[in-house]
Amino acid sequence: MPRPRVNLLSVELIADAAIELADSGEQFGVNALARRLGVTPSSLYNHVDGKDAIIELMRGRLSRRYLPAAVTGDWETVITGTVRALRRLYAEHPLIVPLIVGKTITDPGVIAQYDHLATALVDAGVPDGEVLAIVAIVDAYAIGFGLDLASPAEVWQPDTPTTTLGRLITDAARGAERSDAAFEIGLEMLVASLRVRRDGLRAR
Amino acid sequence: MPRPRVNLLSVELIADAAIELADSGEQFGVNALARRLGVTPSSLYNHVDGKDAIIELMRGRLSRRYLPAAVTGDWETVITGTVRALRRLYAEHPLIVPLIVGKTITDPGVIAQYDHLATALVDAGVPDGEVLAIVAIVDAYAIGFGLDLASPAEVWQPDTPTTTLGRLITDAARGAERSDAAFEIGLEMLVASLRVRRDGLRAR
DNA sequence: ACCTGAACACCGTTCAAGT
DNA sequence: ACCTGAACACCGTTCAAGT
Repeated sequence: MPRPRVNLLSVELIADAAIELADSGEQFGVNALARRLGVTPSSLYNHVDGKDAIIELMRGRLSRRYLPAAVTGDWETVITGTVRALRRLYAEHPLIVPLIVGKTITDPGVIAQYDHLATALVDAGVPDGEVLAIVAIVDAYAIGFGLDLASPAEVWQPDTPTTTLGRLITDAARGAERSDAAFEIGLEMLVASLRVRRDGLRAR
Repeated sequence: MPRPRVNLLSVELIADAAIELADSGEQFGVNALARRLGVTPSSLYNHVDGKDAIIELMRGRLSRRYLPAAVTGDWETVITGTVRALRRLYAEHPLIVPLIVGKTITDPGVIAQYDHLATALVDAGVPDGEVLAIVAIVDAYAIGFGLDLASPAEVWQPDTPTTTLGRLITDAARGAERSDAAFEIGLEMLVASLRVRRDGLRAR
Protein backbone atom coordinates (compact mmCIF):
# COMPACT_ATOMS: atom_id res chain seq x y z
CA MET A 1 0.00 0.00 0.00
CA PRO A 2 2.09 2.94 -1.27
CA ARG A 3 1.49 6.64 -0.75
CA PRO A 4 0.13 7.32 2.77
CA ARG A 5 -2.00 10.39 3.40
CA VAL A 6 0.93 12.40 4.71
CA ASN A 7 4.39 12.43 3.11
CA LEU A 8 7.02 10.18 4.63
CA LEU A 9 9.96 12.12 3.23
CA SER A 10 11.27 15.60 2.60
CA VAL A 11 14.63 17.05 1.66
CA GLU A 12 15.19 18.16 5.25
CA LEU A 13 14.29 14.78 6.73
CA ILE A 14 16.64 13.08 4.29
CA ALA A 15 19.50 15.47 5.05
CA ASP A 16 19.15 15.10 8.82
CA ALA A 17 18.90 11.31 8.64
CA ALA A 18 21.97 11.26 6.37
CA ILE A 19 23.97 13.24 8.95
CA GLU A 20 22.84 10.90 11.71
CA LEU A 21 23.78 7.90 9.59
CA ALA A 22 27.27 9.23 8.86
CA ASP A 23 27.80 10.13 12.52
CA SER A 24 26.77 6.65 13.62
CA GLY A 25 29.81 5.15 11.94
CA GLU A 26 27.67 2.75 9.95
CA GLN A 27 28.71 2.45 6.33
CA PHE A 28 27.18 5.43 4.56
CA GLY A 29 24.99 4.73 1.55
CA VAL A 30 21.59 5.15 -0.04
CA ASN A 31 20.34 1.77 1.11
CA ALA A 32 21.30 2.25 4.75
CA LEU A 33 19.78 5.72 4.65
CA ALA A 34 16.48 4.42 3.29
CA ARG A 35 16.44 1.69 5.93
CA ARG A 36 16.93 4.33 8.62
CA LEU A 37 14.03 6.34 7.20
CA GLY A 38 11.77 3.30 7.01
CA VAL A 39 11.44 3.62 3.29
CA THR A 40 12.51 2.04 0.00
CA PRO A 41 15.77 3.30 -1.56
CA SER A 42 13.96 4.33 -4.70
CA SER A 43 11.66 6.60 -2.69
CA LEU A 44 14.57 8.95 -2.02
CA TYR A 45 14.83 9.77 -5.71
CA ASN A 46 11.51 11.60 -5.57
CA HIS A 47 13.15 14.27 -3.42
CA VAL A 48 16.84 14.14 -4.11
CA ASP A 49 19.23 13.58 -6.99
CA GLY A 50 21.20 10.58 -5.73
CA LYS A 51 24.05 9.92 -3.36
CA ASP A 52 26.35 12.82 -4.28
CA ALA A 53 23.49 15.31 -4.04
CA ILE A 54 22.65 13.97 -0.59
CA ILE A 55 26.24 14.49 0.54
CA GLU A 56 26.24 18.05 -0.78
CA LEU A 57 22.98 18.52 1.11
CA MET A 58 24.65 17.40 4.33
CA ARG A 59 27.43 19.93 3.82
CA GLY A 60 24.90 22.68 3.30
CA ARG A 61 22.79 21.73 6.29
CA LEU A 62 25.77 21.51 8.67
CA SER A 63 27.27 24.74 7.39
CA ARG A 64 24.04 26.60 8.03
CA ARG A 65 23.82 25.04 11.47
CA TYR A 66 27.37 25.94 12.57
CA LEU A 67 27.82 29.22 10.69
CA PRO A 68 24.30 30.55 11.24
CA ALA A 69 24.42 34.27 10.56
CA ALA A 70 27.21 35.76 8.45
CA VAL A 71 29.98 36.75 10.83
CA THR A 72 30.37 40.49 10.73
CA GLY A 73 33.19 42.78 11.86
CA ASP A 74 36.77 43.27 10.72
CA TRP A 75 38.66 40.56 8.87
CA GLU A 76 40.23 39.14 12.03
CA THR A 77 36.79 38.60 13.54
CA VAL A 78 35.51 37.03 10.35
CA ILE A 79 38.47 34.62 10.16
CA THR A 80 38.51 33.58 13.80
CA GLY A 81 34.73 33.25 13.87
CA THR A 82 34.69 31.14 10.73
CA VAL A 83 37.58 28.91 11.78
CA ARG A 84 36.14 28.29 15.24
CA ALA A 85 32.77 27.38 13.75
CA LEU A 86 34.29 25.11 11.12
CA ARG A 87 36.42 23.39 13.67
CA ARG A 88 33.41 22.67 15.87
CA LEU A 89 31.62 21.31 12.82
CA TYR A 90 34.46 18.94 11.91
CA ALA A 91 35.13 17.97 15.51
CA GLU A 92 31.51 17.05 16.16
CA HIS A 93 31.03 15.35 12.79
CA PRO A 94 34.44 13.92 11.91
CA LEU A 95 33.00 11.06 9.88
CA ILE A 96 31.51 13.35 7.27
CA VAL A 97 34.96 14.69 6.37
CA PRO A 98 35.90 11.70 4.21
CA LEU A 99 32.55 12.05 2.47
CA ILE A 100 32.85 15.71 1.49
CA VAL A 101 36.60 16.04 0.91
CA GLY A 102 37.45 16.38 -2.77
CA LYS A 103 33.83 16.89 -3.80
CA THR A 104 33.00 20.10 -5.59
CA ILE A 105 31.14 22.63 -3.46
CA THR A 106 27.92 23.75 -5.12
CA ASP A 107 25.54 24.50 -2.23
CA PRO A 108 24.69 28.23 -2.54
CA GLY A 109 24.77 28.80 1.22
CA VAL A 110 28.23 27.29 1.55
CA ILE A 111 29.47 29.21 -1.49
CA ALA A 112 28.15 32.41 0.10
CA GLN A 113 30.06 31.70 3.30
CA TYR A 114 33.36 31.17 1.50
CA ASP A 115 32.61 34.25 -0.59
CA HIS A 116 32.07 36.22 2.60
CA LEU A 117 35.45 35.10 3.93
CA ALA A 118 37.21 35.86 0.63
CA THR A 119 35.68 39.32 0.51
CA ALA A 120 36.83 40.06 4.05
CA LEU A 121 40.39 39.10 3.12
CA VAL A 122 40.37 41.22 -0.02
CA ASP A 123 39.02 44.17 1.95
CA ALA A 124 41.77 43.64 4.49
CA GLY A 125 44.38 44.18 1.77
CA VAL A 126 45.39 40.60 1.05
CA PRO A 127 46.51 40.40 -2.60
CA ASP A 128 44.02 38.64 -4.90
CA GLY A 129 46.48 35.93 -5.84
CA GLU A 130 46.80 34.74 -2.26
CA VAL A 131 43.22 34.85 -1.04
CA LEU A 132 42.14 31.41 -2.24
CA ALA A 133 45.31 29.89 -0.81
CA ILE A 134 44.59 31.45 2.58
CA VAL A 135 40.99 30.27 2.46
CA ALA A 136 42.32 26.79 1.71
CA ILE A 137 44.71 27.03 4.66
CA VAL A 138 41.99 28.20 6.99
CA ASP A 139 39.76 25.34 5.92
CA ALA A 140 42.56 22.80 6.17
CA TYR A 141 43.49 24.15 9.59
CA ALA A 142 39.93 23.59 10.80
CA ILE A 143 39.79 20.09 9.32
CA GLY A 144 43.17 19.12 10.70
CA PHE A 145 42.28 20.24 14.19
CA GLY A 146 38.79 18.83 14.03
CA LEU A 147 40.10 15.40 13.14
CA ASP A 148 42.79 15.66 15.80
CA LEU A 149 40.20 16.49 18.41
CA ALA A 150 37.86 13.74 17.35
CA SER A 151 40.06 10.70 16.91
CA PRO A 152 43.82 10.91 17.46
CA ALA A 153 43.91 7.19 18.17
CA GLU A 154 42.13 6.32 14.93
CA VAL A 155 44.46 8.37 12.76
CA TRP A 156 47.67 6.47 13.55
CA GLN A 157 47.86 2.80 14.41
CA PRO A 158 51.50 1.78 14.75
CA ASP A 159 52.20 -1.94 14.64
CA THR A 160 55.94 -1.42 14.90
CA PRO A 161 57.59 0.28 17.91
CA THR A 162 57.98 4.05 17.74
CA THR A 163 60.21 6.41 19.68
CA THR A 164 57.64 9.15 20.27
CA LEU A 165 54.38 8.71 18.39
CA GLY A 166 52.99 5.74 20.31
CA ARG A 167 53.46 7.43 23.67
CA LEU A 168 51.82 10.65 22.49
CA ILE A 169 48.82 8.79 21.07
CA THR A 170 48.05 7.06 24.36
CA ASP A 171 48.68 10.27 26.30
CA ALA A 172 46.35 12.21 24.00
CA ALA A 173 43.44 9.90 24.79
CA ARG A 174 42.01 12.32 27.35
CA GLY A 175 43.42 15.55 25.99
CA ALA A 176 40.41 17.32 24.50
CA GLU A 177 40.88 20.45 26.61
CA ARG A 178 44.56 20.57 25.78
CA SER A 179 43.66 20.29 22.10
CA ASP A 180 41.31 23.24 22.63
CA ALA A 181 44.17 25.28 24.05
CA ALA A 182 46.51 24.30 21.22
CA PHE A 183 43.85 25.23 18.70
CA GLU A 184 43.40 28.71 20.15
CA ILE A 185 47.13 29.26 20.26
CA GLY A 186 47.49 28.10 16.67
CA LEU A 187 44.63 30.33 15.57
CA GLU A 188 46.23 33.30 17.29
CA MET A 189 49.49 32.48 15.49
CA LEU A 190 47.68 32.23 12.18
CA VAL A 191 46.02 35.62 12.53
CA ALA A 192 49.22 37.25 13.75
CA SER A 193 51.05 35.88 10.73
CA LEU A 194 48.44 37.21 8.35
CA ARG A 195 48.59 40.61 10.07
CA VAL A 196 52.37 40.74 9.65
CA ARG A 197 52.11 39.62 6.07
CA ARG A 198 49.50 42.28 5.25
CA ASP A 199 51.37 45.06 7.03
CA GLY A 200 54.51 44.06 5.14
CA LEU A 201 52.66 44.56 1.89
CA ARG A 202 51.23 47.87 3.03
CA ALA A 203 54.71 49.18 3.82
CA ARG A 204 56.00 48.64 0.29
CA MET B 1 44.61 -21.09 -19.44
CA PRO B 2 45.53 -19.79 -15.99
CA ARG B 3 48.95 -19.38 -14.46
CA PRO B 4 51.54 -18.31 -17.07
CA ARG B 5 55.20 -19.17 -16.60
CA VAL B 6 56.04 -15.77 -15.13
CA ASN B 7 53.86 -13.96 -12.57
CA LEU B 8 51.53 -11.31 -13.88
CA LEU B 9 51.19 -9.51 -10.56
CA SER B 10 53.14 -8.35 -7.54
CA VAL B 11 52.42 -6.02 -4.64
CA GLU B 12 54.52 -3.31 -6.29
CA LEU B 13 52.81 -3.65 -9.67
CA ILE B 14 49.42 -3.45 -7.99
CA ALA B 15 50.37 -0.38 -5.94
CA ASP B 16 51.75 1.50 -8.95
CA ALA B 17 48.77 0.65 -11.14
CA ALA B 18 46.45 1.74 -8.33
CA ILE B 19 48.17 5.13 -8.14
CA GLU B 20 47.94 5.52 -11.92
CA LEU B 21 44.26 4.60 -11.80
CA ALA B 22 43.46 7.13 -9.08
CA ASP B 23 45.44 9.83 -10.90
CA SER B 24 43.58 9.15 -14.13
CA GLY B 25 40.34 10.38 -12.59
CA GLU B 26 38.56 7.15 -13.48
CA GLN B 27 36.40 5.80 -10.69
CA PHE B 28 38.74 3.97 -8.32
CA GLY B 29 37.93 0.35 -7.54
CA VAL B 30 39.13 -3.21 -7.56
CA ASN B 31 37.46 -4.02 -10.86
CA ALA B 32 38.89 -1.04 -12.75
CA LEU B 33 42.29 -1.82 -11.26
CA ALA B 34 42.18 -5.43 -12.42
CA ARG B 35 41.09 -4.29 -15.89
CA ARG B 36 44.07 -1.95 -16.03
CA LEU B 37 46.39 -4.79 -15.05
CA GLY B 38 44.89 -7.14 -17.61
CA VAL B 39 43.78 -9.54 -14.95
CA THR B 40 40.71 -10.86 -13.16
CA PRO B 41 39.62 -8.98 -9.99
CA SER B 42 39.97 -12.13 -7.92
CA SER B 43 43.63 -12.45 -8.93
CA LEU B 44 44.49 -9.41 -6.84
CA TYR B 45 43.52 -11.24 -3.66
CA ASN B 46 46.52 -13.54 -4.04
CA HIS B 47 48.80 -10.57 -3.34
CA VAL B 48 46.77 -8.07 -1.40
CA ASP B 49 44.09 -7.94 1.26
CA GLY B 50 41.34 -6.08 -0.55
CA LYS B 51 40.48 -2.49 -1.43
CA ASP B 52 41.42 -0.79 1.84
CA ALA B 53 44.77 -2.57 1.96
CA ILE B 54 45.48 -1.40 -1.59
CA ILE B 55 44.75 2.19 -0.60
CA GLU B 56 47.06 1.93 2.40
CA LEU B 57 49.66 0.51 0.02
CA MET B 58 49.31 3.57 -2.20
CA ARG B 59 49.89 5.85 0.78
CA GLY B 60 53.01 3.93 1.72
CA ARG B 61 54.39 3.86 -1.79
CA LEU B 62 53.86 7.59 -2.39
CA SER B 63 55.26 8.49 1.03
CA ARG B 64 58.43 6.57 0.34
CA ARG B 65 58.69 8.19 -3.07
CA TYR B 66 58.27 11.78 -1.87
CA LEU B 67 59.92 11.53 1.55
CA PRO B 68 62.77 9.23 0.52
CA ALA B 69 65.42 9.47 3.20
CA ALA B 70 64.53 10.66 6.68
CA VAL B 71 65.04 14.40 6.73
CA THR B 72 67.83 15.21 9.14
CA GLY B 73 68.85 18.44 10.82
CA ASP B 74 67.22 20.70 13.38
CA TRP B 75 63.47 20.73 13.87
CA GLU B 76 62.93 23.63 11.46
CA THR B 77 64.63 21.69 8.69
CA VAL B 78 62.62 18.58 9.49
CA ILE B 79 59.34 20.49 9.43
CA THR B 80 59.95 22.49 6.28
CA GLY B 81 61.37 19.46 4.49
CA THR B 82 58.43 17.30 5.46
CA VAL B 83 55.80 19.90 4.60
CA ARG B 84 57.34 20.68 1.20
CA ALA B 85 57.50 16.99 0.35
CA LEU B 86 53.94 16.33 1.52
CA ARG B 87 52.65 19.27 -0.42
CA ARG B 88 54.31 18.06 -3.62
CA LEU B 89 52.77 14.65 -3.01
CA TYR B 90 49.26 16.03 -2.57
CA ALA B 91 49.65 18.54 -5.40
CA GLU B 92 50.79 15.90 -7.89
CA HIS B 93 48.27 13.30 -6.70
CA PRO B 94 45.25 15.30 -5.52
CA LEU B 95 42.79 12.55 -6.37
CA ILE B 96 44.23 10.16 -3.81
CA VAL B 97 43.40 12.58 -0.99
CA PRO B 98 39.71 11.63 -0.84
CA LEU B 99 40.77 7.98 -0.78
CA ILE B 100 43.17 8.18 2.17
CA VAL B 101 41.52 10.87 4.31
CA GLY B 102 39.93 9.45 7.42
CA LYS B 103 41.52 6.05 6.96
CA THR B 104 43.74 4.81 9.76
CA ILE B 105 47.45 4.93 8.98
CA THR B 106 49.08 1.56 9.48
CA ASP B 107 51.92 1.45 6.93
CA PRO B 108 55.14 1.14 8.97
CA GLY B 109 57.09 3.49 6.70
CA VAL B 110 54.48 6.21 7.01
CA ILE B 111 54.25 5.71 10.76
CA ALA B 112 58.03 6.04 10.97
CA GLN B 113 57.91 9.34 9.11
CA TYR B 114 55.31 10.83 11.41
CA ASP B 115 57.25 9.47 14.36
CA HIS B 116 60.35 11.19 13.06
CA LEU B 117 58.50 14.49 12.85
CA ALA B 118 56.99 14.09 16.31
CA THR B 119 60.39 13.30 17.79
CA ALA B 120 61.90 16.39 16.20
CA LEU B 121 59.18 18.53 17.75
CA VAL B 122 59.61 17.00 21.20
CA ASP B 123 63.38 17.49 20.98
CA ALA B 124 62.77 21.10 20.01
CA GLY B 125 60.92 21.67 23.28
CA VAL B 126 57.32 21.55 22.12
CA PRO B 127 55.21 20.28 25.03
CA ASP B 128 53.96 16.70 24.62
CA GLY B 129 50.32 17.72 24.68
CA GLU B 130 50.69 19.92 21.61
CA VAL B 131 52.85 17.77 19.37
CA LEU B 132 50.08 15.72 17.76
CA ALA B 133 48.07 18.86 17.16
CA ILE B 134 51.00 20.48 15.41
CA VAL B 135 51.59 17.38 13.33
CA ALA B 136 47.91 17.51 12.38
CA ILE B 137 48.26 21.18 11.42
CA VAL B 138 51.35 20.52 9.35
CA ASP B 139 49.60 17.71 7.53
CA ALA B 140 46.44 19.72 7.01
CA TYR B 141 48.50 22.65 5.77
CA ALA B 142 50.12 20.43 3.14
CA ILE B 143 46.77 18.94 2.08
CA GLY B 144 45.07 22.33 1.91
CA PHE B 145 47.77 23.82 -0.25
CA GLY B 146 48.14 20.72 -2.37
CA LEU B 147 44.45 20.75 -3.20
CA ASP B 148 44.54 24.47 -3.84
CA LEU B 149 47.41 24.06 -6.24
CA ALA B 150 45.84 21.17 -8.06
CA SER B 151 42.26 22.22 -8.63
CA PRO B 152 40.98 25.57 -7.38
CA ALA B 153 38.27 25.50 -10.05
CA GLU B 154 37.03 22.07 -9.00
CA VAL B 155 36.75 22.95 -5.33
CA TRP B 156 34.14 25.69 -5.69
CA GLN B 157 31.47 25.82 -8.36
CA PRO B 158 29.19 28.78 -7.70
CA ASP B 159 25.86 28.74 -9.51
CA THR B 160 24.73 31.95 -7.87
CA PRO B 161 26.57 35.27 -8.32
CA THR B 162 29.34 36.05 -5.81
CA THR B 163 31.03 39.30 -4.92
CA THR B 164 34.60 37.99 -4.76
CA LEU B 165 34.92 34.22 -5.04
CA GLY B 166 33.96 33.82 -8.68
CA ARG B 167 36.47 36.40 -9.86
CA LEU B 168 39.27 34.84 -7.80
CA ILE B 169 38.54 31.37 -9.14
CA THR B 170 38.84 32.41 -12.77
CA ASP B 171 41.93 34.51 -11.99
CA ALA B 172 43.56 31.60 -10.19
CA ALA B 173 43.33 29.40 -13.28
CA ARG B 174 46.95 30.09 -14.24
CA GLY B 175 48.35 30.92 -10.84
CA ALA B 176 50.49 27.90 -9.97
CA GLU B 177 53.63 29.95 -9.42
CA ARG B 178 51.77 32.44 -7.29
CA SER B 179 50.45 29.55 -5.21
CA ASP B 180 54.04 28.39 -4.83
CA ALA B 181 55.00 31.78 -3.46
CA ALA B 182 52.05 31.88 -1.09
CA PHE B 183 52.92 28.41 0.14
CA GLU B 184 56.51 29.37 0.96
CA ILE B 185 55.36 32.50 2.74
CA GLY B 186 52.81 30.55 4.72
CA LEU B 187 55.38 27.95 5.63
CA GLU B 188 57.77 30.62 6.80
CA MET B 189 54.94 32.07 8.91
CA LEU B 190 54.18 28.67 10.35
CA VAL B 191 57.76 28.03 11.42
CA ALA B 192 58.15 31.53 12.80
CA SER B 193 55.01 31.04 14.88
CA LEU B 194 56.27 27.75 16.26
CA ARG B 195 59.60 29.37 17.10
CA VAL B 196 57.89 32.17 19.02
CA ARG B 197 55.66 29.68 20.78
CA ARG B 198 58.61 27.52 21.83
CA ASP B 199 60.74 30.45 22.95
CA GLY B 200 57.79 31.72 24.97
CA LEU B 201 57.69 28.41 26.80
CA ARG B 202 61.44 28.40 27.32
CA ALA B 203 61.31 31.82 28.93
CA ARG B 204 58.87 30.74 31.66
C1' DA C 1 3.02 14.02 -6.35
C1' DC C 2 4.90 10.30 -3.81
C1' DC C 3 5.97 5.50 -2.66
C1' DT C 4 6.66 0.59 -3.93
C1' DG C 5 8.77 -3.41 -6.07
C1' DA C 6 11.05 -5.35 -9.76
C1' DA C 7 14.91 -4.91 -12.60
C1' DC C 8 19.65 -3.47 -14.08
C1' DA C 9 24.49 -2.87 -14.21
C1' DC C 10 28.09 -2.89 -11.14
C1' DC C 11 30.71 -3.45 -6.83
C1' DG C 12 34.04 -6.07 -3.46
C1' DT C 13 35.01 -10.63 -1.92
C1' DT C 14 35.14 -15.84 -1.60
C1' DC C 15 36.30 -20.15 -3.27
C1' DA C 16 36.68 -24.36 -5.95
C1' DA C 17 39.09 -25.67 -10.01
C1' DG C 18 42.91 -25.55 -12.88
C1' DT C 19 48.27 -25.42 -13.74
C1' DA D 1 51.93 -20.38 -5.58
C1' DC D 2 49.13 -17.93 -8.76
C1' DC D 3 45.29 -17.09 -11.93
C1' DT D 4 40.56 -18.01 -13.63
C1' DG D 5 35.56 -18.19 -13.62
C1' DA D 6 31.48 -18.83 -11.22
C1' DA D 7 28.98 -17.35 -7.38
C1' DC D 8 27.42 -14.24 -3.56
C1' DA D 9 25.66 -10.36 -1.18
C1' DC D 10 25.29 -5.70 -1.86
C1' DC D 11 25.43 -1.16 -4.15
C1' DG D 12 23.25 3.07 -6.67
C1' DT D 13 19.81 4.07 -10.03
C1' DT D 14 15.73 3.61 -13.27
C1' DC D 15 11.11 2.92 -14.16
C1' DA D 16 6.48 1.06 -14.62
C1' DA D 17 2.69 0.42 -11.55
C1' DG D 18 -0.09 1.80 -7.91
C1' DT D 19 -2.77 5.64 -5.12
